[in-house]
Amino acid sequence: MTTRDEILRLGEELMRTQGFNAFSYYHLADALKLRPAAVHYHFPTKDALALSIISRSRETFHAFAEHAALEPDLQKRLHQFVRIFSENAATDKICLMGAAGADFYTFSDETRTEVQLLVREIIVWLAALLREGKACGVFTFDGTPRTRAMLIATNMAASLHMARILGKQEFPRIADQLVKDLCIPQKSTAKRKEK
Amino acid sequence: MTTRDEILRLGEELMRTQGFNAFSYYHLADALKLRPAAVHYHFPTKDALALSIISRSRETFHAFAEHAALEPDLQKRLHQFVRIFSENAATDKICLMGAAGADFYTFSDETRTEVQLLVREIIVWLAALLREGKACGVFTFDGTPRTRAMLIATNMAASLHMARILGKQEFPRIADQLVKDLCIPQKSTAKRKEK
DNA sequence: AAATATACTGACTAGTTAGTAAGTGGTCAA
DNA sequence: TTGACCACTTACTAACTAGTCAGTATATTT
Repeated sequence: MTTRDEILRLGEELMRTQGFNAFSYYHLADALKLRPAAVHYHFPTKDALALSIISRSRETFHAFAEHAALEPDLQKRLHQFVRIFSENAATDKICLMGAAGADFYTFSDETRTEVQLLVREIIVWLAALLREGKACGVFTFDGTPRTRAMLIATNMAASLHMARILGKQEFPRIADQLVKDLCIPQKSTAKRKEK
Repeated sequence: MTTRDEILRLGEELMRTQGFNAFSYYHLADALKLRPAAVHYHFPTKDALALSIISRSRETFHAFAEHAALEPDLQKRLHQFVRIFSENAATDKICLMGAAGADFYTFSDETRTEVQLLVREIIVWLAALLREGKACGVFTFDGTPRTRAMLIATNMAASLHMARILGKQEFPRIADQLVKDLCIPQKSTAKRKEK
């Protein structure tokens, strides 16, 4: 792993645990056993760092989407999406939507646009999943797939806040109900459970 | 309005627009035409300020709850709750749950506990509304009232992030669908619309 | 009239912040 | 072997940070 990547990784972690304005170049440098100037070498300004963190997160999501496309079962695909958030809840992190949304007005226009792209891509992906799932009878919901995608995304994002504030046990409660609301029980192709 | 109240009001506004770690005592003092030491006179430490902001917000919510109790129509009561968030969306603010959730790990234990109390009170109030509404046939939902309250609260909180990132038009879309999901259409006591 | 409390200001400090500029050691290609 | 590039370090600055302390003007009480 290159120094640049380590800075991005740690920067994202700090952004999603303490907030973008709660850590400094010194914190990054110290944790990575570098001088602050080395961090400036890779990211001249803090906003450039924010931009790269968001952009890297977009790439991570693209990779997730590519991997998820291999899963033919749409309910399982939804579960893969939920699992991303569930992992964050376990480590007390909020998602980048939540973190960047809170710090939004401290970013440059360029960085805000990158945040917008990230969120749009997530919503578009989720809406497509919901549309397809509804068409083939695995999901049920009212309203447009896009609005439903917004409802689910907002549930997931703020559930991470709730998990921090009220306790980790809140996340699975919210996530399980969300999935129940959406999924039409499927006839198992495996042996049926005894009644 | 006393200086103390003005500091609290501005502090909360800055916390909910830029984040708690993005403003300083100097910013507060400058905007209120005071010296930073005057702010320290009212709130010795920044964490004490955070604590008072949250605590004041709890009182505001208690006042809301008291006022809302006068409304016998439970659907209207839900609308009153949603309207709080809709006003924030209009002014690009996130709610205190969202803001305090993001900055959570930069607060003292005492302040975190106050955040916890605020969120718990909101959830308890909302769960009671849902329970009552379900019992008298105006709301419909699966799962426990508390879990449903969590789903609604997370929708509301993160919708404010979405309104910032993707545009204000997102908020009413999300809120309207949320209300539609929940509310059983009531027979109007007024003259029925022509079909 | 004297003492006390309130709500500040002025002047300060020690530490932190993002950001710069000049230099250094290593690698690699021509 | 020279020169260019990379990934830094050292040394620095100017501005800002939370927080302190010793005053001071103005009421209010005794």
